[in-house]
Amino acid sequence: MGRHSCCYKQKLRKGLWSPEEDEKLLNYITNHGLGCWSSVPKLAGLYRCGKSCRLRWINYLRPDLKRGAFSQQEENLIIELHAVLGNRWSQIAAQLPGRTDNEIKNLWNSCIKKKLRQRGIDPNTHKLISEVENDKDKPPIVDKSNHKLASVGSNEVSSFFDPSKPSQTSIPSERYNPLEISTSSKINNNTCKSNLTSTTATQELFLDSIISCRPSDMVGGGYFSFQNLNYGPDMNNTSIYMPDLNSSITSTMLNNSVSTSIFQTPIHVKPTVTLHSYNNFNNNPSISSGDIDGNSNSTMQFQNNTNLLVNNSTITWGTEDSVKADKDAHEHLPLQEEIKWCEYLNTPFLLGNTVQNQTSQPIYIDVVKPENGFITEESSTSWQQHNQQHQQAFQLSDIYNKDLQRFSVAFGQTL
DNA sequence: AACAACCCCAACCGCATTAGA
DNA sequence: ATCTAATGCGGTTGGGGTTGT
Repeated sequence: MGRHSCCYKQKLRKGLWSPEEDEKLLNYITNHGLGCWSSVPKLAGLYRCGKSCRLRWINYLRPDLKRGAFSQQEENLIIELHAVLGNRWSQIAAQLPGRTDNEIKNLWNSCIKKKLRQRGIDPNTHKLISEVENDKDKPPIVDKSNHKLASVGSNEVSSFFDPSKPSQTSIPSERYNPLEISTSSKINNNTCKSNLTSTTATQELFLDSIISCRPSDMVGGGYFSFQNLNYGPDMNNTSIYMPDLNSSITSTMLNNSVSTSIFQTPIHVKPTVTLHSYNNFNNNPSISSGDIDGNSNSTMQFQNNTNLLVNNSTITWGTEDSVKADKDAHEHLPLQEEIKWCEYLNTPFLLGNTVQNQTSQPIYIDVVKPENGFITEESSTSWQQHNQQHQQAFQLSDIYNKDLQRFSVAFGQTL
């Protein structure tokens, strides 16, 4: 791991960039395009290190940067994404076109944190501060298997596998009142495809945010959201049906494009969904299925080859044999299969109807209203108990790494 | 007006990862 | 397989502006 050699060089300018330096760098990149940063300073006539040039370009000179204050929608989205992603500023920034990770990080540290605290929310855990203080009294759950689950380039990535650290806490949306109205859970058009009615949009957006995380994040959040889903009487306006709320879904199932595709299915298509899942606590693979009317059948399966096959509203993915093969594989699976989860997060999955409606819905408000039947205080509490058990169950297994690989396919077909 | 305290944000630093020799 | 340069990311710092006393 060599450090950038230019860091050792002397006589390089540091500190704020002058307009002349900006102009030189801008001119150079305009004329030559982006290339090797280490050679940019010399070629552009700058007495800076390449790293410094790169940073200046990314954070200031890039033409696609959005200037000015953050909108309320952007702030809400940042909070929502932070709840799922933690301090992964670059990935949060990827969902906010024109904004840089640095900018978002600064906003978070200087502004949003403060706002959340004022609302009694701990910005690290996204829990109520009173709850966080209560948690301090309890001994943390320690499971050494956590640390084997993934490896992602971040100094503090271990926090995602450590129950005592914030990133793995529950999806916090039920904690929030909206700071203000938000127009979309995701601004990035590629990943927010929905033609939902306004009454269901909030739920969908909430789900959309939940599923946009990697397995370890889902240990708390994904299970929670589905265990407690209650879409109310109008099932035709929902786009997912959980046939068996007593069975858990593997975190990867919630975490990848397949799930995304389900949630983003146009509501007039009754998707029939089979969930390749694992029993809550014994880690046994199972298949459960049903359509959104609650009719039990078996229509979606997973295989370890590539194509997602769509037949009417039935999704078929794989064969019984492959599922069994996977079960066997799980039993003998090595502990660690590294996954670049962000590839899944950023993979747009386009179903037939790709028109994005920028719905005008608050991100959080609906999910805290018991009358919506979405999340209630009661269900939240029971989830917390339930979730603790599930965390242990998930942490003891490496299944989702395998699942994630299975889902790392290119989706070419549409409903 | 002078000073201190606070805040914001651009830039740096150090580490991890990636690419390629 | 190993080493090193290059790149990317997140935490931290420090300068400048603003506000309060």
